[in-house]
Amino acid sequence: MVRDSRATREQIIQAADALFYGEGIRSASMDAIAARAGVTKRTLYYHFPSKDALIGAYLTARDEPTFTRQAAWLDETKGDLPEQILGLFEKLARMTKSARWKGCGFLRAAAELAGTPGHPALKIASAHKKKFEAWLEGRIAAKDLSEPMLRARQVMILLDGAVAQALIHRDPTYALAAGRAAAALVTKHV
Amino acid sequence: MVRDSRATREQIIQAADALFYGEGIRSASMDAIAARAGVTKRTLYYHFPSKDALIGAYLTARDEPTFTRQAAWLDETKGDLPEQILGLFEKLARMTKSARWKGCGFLRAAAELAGTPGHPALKIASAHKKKFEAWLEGRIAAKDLSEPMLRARQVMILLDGAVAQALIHRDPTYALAAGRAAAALVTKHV
DNA sequence: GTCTATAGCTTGATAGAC
DNA sequence: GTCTATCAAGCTATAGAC
Repeated sequence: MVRDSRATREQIIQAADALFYGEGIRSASMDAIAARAGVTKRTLYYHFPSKDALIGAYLTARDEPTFTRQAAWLDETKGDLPEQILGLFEKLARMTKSARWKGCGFLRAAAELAGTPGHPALKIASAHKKKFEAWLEGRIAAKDLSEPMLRARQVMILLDGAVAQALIHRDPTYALAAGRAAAALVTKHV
Repeated sequence: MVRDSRATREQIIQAADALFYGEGIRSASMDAIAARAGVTKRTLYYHFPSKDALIGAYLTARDEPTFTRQAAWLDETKGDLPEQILGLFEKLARMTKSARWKGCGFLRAAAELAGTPGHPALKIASAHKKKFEAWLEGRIAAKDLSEPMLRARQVMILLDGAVAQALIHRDPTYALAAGRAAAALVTKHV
């Protein structure tokens, strides 16, 4: 029986996401991904020519949902921009408390693939971060703050720094400390 | 001929450092480490009972040199604390320009080992970061700034955030943007 | 497009001699 | 303490049937 190819592909990516994110890219084997997706390895390799290609597809699939979720974290917080930034980091703090949370998939991929500089997944990770940075810049520029590009970068640095520290220490209060610094960065000093 | 056991151990750790840091922990094999150290695998396993033990030894060996280097980056910069913090991040920015630079070994280890929560290497990474954070807190407290613990944390978040962004984008200017934010955090607002 | 089966290699770790 | 030799399991990727 010939199943819907798109559905199969989707199942594979979902399985890859669970294992790449949960165990790490190198630790997750193509065998395990195929088993979890409920297909054979032959089918897996029919849809993705190599593990590297699957890594790229994994991050590409993560791009939009991650962006949307984080943007919502800010937009759903009431108040002016500083309060919204605080809300963003508070929601990050809550997230880091979960045992299933294991940091940012893009950052962890970049960390794992640092040894292979040209890897396509690194470009996807970079583009993903740039996209959110540009979105932040828009929000900051709309408030007529000076140097919106610099401020957006600094907020991004605090965001990934908070993720990194939370991953290392398994302590959600780092995200709150980062939030306070980020909120100050987007506050108009009269 | 029986060589100096301590020297052999040192050679192994040096080889492990080059490969774990250069290629990643999972990517570096015990075979490759033994070959680079100029010993057989049997000798490697005589000194370290498992790969996990070697990973721990790798990070333990990195702790003190990394701490000392970063402390020197700050201490060797002339001026008051904000200028010194700027100097610290400027030296980080210079470092990230090297093709051999591949981020922070502790952060990358935490990213790779996020799938195995109890791993001893994670505790070593956490202790290393805490140590530098406490050292920074001392420097900040000496300047009679309020909330030195919070400020030290925020500087640490900016530091690791800058490293993360530099690793993802391969752009040294992120470290400079982080430095400006960090300097502002340790500036007395009169 | 999906299957069974397996090639060909690398992995972490060990046995036993000296 | 270091060697040679090797294990069993795991890995990415492929062959060929249907």
